[in-house]
Amino acid sequence: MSDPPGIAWFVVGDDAAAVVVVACDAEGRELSRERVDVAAWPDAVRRRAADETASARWVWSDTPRWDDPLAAAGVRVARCHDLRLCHAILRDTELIPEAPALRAHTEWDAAAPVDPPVAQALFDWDDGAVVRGVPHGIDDALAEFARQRAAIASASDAGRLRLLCAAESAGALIAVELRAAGLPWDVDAHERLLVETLGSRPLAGGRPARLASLAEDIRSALGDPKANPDSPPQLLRSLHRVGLAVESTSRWELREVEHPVIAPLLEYKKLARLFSANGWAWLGEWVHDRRFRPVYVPAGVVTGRWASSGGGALQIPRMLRRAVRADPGWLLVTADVAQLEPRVLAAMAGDLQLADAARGGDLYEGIVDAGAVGSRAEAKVALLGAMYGATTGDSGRLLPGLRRAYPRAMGLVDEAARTGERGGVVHTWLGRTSAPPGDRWGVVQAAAAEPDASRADVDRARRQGADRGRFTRNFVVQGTAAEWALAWLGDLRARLAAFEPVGDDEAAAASGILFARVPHLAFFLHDELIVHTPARCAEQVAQAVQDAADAATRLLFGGFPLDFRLDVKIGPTAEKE
DNA sequence: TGATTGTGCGCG
DNA sequence: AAAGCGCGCACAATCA
Repeated sequence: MSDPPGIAWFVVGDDAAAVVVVACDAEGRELSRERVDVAAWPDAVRRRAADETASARWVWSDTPRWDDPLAAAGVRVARCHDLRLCHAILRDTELIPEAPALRAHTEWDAAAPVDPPVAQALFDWDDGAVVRGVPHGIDDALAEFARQRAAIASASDAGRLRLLCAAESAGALIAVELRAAGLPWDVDAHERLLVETLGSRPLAGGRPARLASLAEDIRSALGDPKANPDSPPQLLRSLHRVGLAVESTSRWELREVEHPVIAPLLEYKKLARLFSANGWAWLGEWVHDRRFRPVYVPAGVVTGRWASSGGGALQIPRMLRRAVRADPGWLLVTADVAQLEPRVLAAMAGDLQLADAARGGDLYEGIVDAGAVGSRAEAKVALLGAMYGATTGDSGRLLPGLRRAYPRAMGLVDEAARTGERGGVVHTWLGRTSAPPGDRWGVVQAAAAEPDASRADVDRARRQGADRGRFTRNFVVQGTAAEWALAWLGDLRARLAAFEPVGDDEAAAASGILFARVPHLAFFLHDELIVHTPARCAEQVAQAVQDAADAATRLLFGGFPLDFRLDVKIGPTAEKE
């Protein structure tokens, strides 16, 4: 069937054993309705993606639930509206003065469903196998969508919330596609690295050769044949026995001590970490068919940053980057933003002096040139301290200089901290709002306000207030940086979609596999992304990455005179430096 | 025995 | 080198 003109939204949901697609105009009025078989869902989307209704936005309960089958079938939608993610934003935002009606609909409050990353489960539509938190029925979707549209319309700045919902939803699509594409992984290179650094692979349950010999060195240096470097309490006792006055076994404390055991112990800790976190077991569990496929969890962090689940995608050690390798004939375009959060702070605060410091490329050098601090290292620690709420040490000492030079930027984070200390909430540039303090917060503060409050009560309340102030201080910057990154990703996704598929491999084309012939996002981590691209497109992709960053900056901050500098590299691996 | 908590360290 | 934000994961210790 052909769709009537004027379609702005396709709202989808279940109805008995079928999927219902409801086409709506820009005001949300229903124009047409179609029922399709569950198995025909990807085809129903594919049909519409080809015609003029491709600009419409798909509205659905939860992106993985609807988009996983699309990704598997090689179908991509241009835009969506994720009701679950947008519900969370609109429910809490400060930009809507009256409590919106959707706050009563707690069935939409479900957290991101965390599925075991079992391939079959991803495509299982039976709720018996996959527990999804939110409702998926078509009537639920239509009703919630109406509530969300009303909520946005009632906002003090509807434009920002629309932008945030669009960016959040684009991120949800990208998260599904990142997993579908996977990060190209060179298993041989990884295994070579393991053997070079750890020694040969243990046969059964034991330590790799080099780790075992280091453990022996540690035991002999301690004169303790039973010392166990894997157990912090036991190790601490062993260290005490040889007269080392340390309070923990952490690296930073051990580094300060002089003793023959320290060198092998620090080396052991480093290698043991590689062995347990990214050793052979990790490789066997997480890398299949030359791809590492973590589960990305959009908005999984309170600030709106993404979290990940499985495989530790947020913590791939730098030394393993050489194992990230493009397919033959393909390249990786790796890009990260230089000093994203300080730049975001400058733009939010409208701090022209700080923006000026960023102009040369290295924002920290710019701060030195401005005379606010003496060295690049100082500039970095001072600025991080300002955004994290440091009070002591080098960072605390350098803050006054920073405050004098950049009163607007510092004023913004200081004000966010004061609001948090009072128990208030703060919001990001686009309106994502921090959750209010929990019940315990009020109890503790009230106890400290009593006339007969003890010293301990007062201290606890003050400490709690300070903790919360540091959280809200950082929330506004980290959360807005996450918004910039979403805008960057979303814009880039659209640019990559415009690339012509390369090659004429009919088998690849017919297989329907997403991304087999086009540049695609392969990794994302807060301020960094990797695109896997046919080699011949790499330069164009690098340009698209830069253009997307510029577009994101304009989208969020309009004409504010600040550019977000990228470090873009093209190569067969994702190694930095 | 299995579930929870704490430690340490990787990432931004 | 750890002060000061946000995470996930592995392992050992501890609790039930």
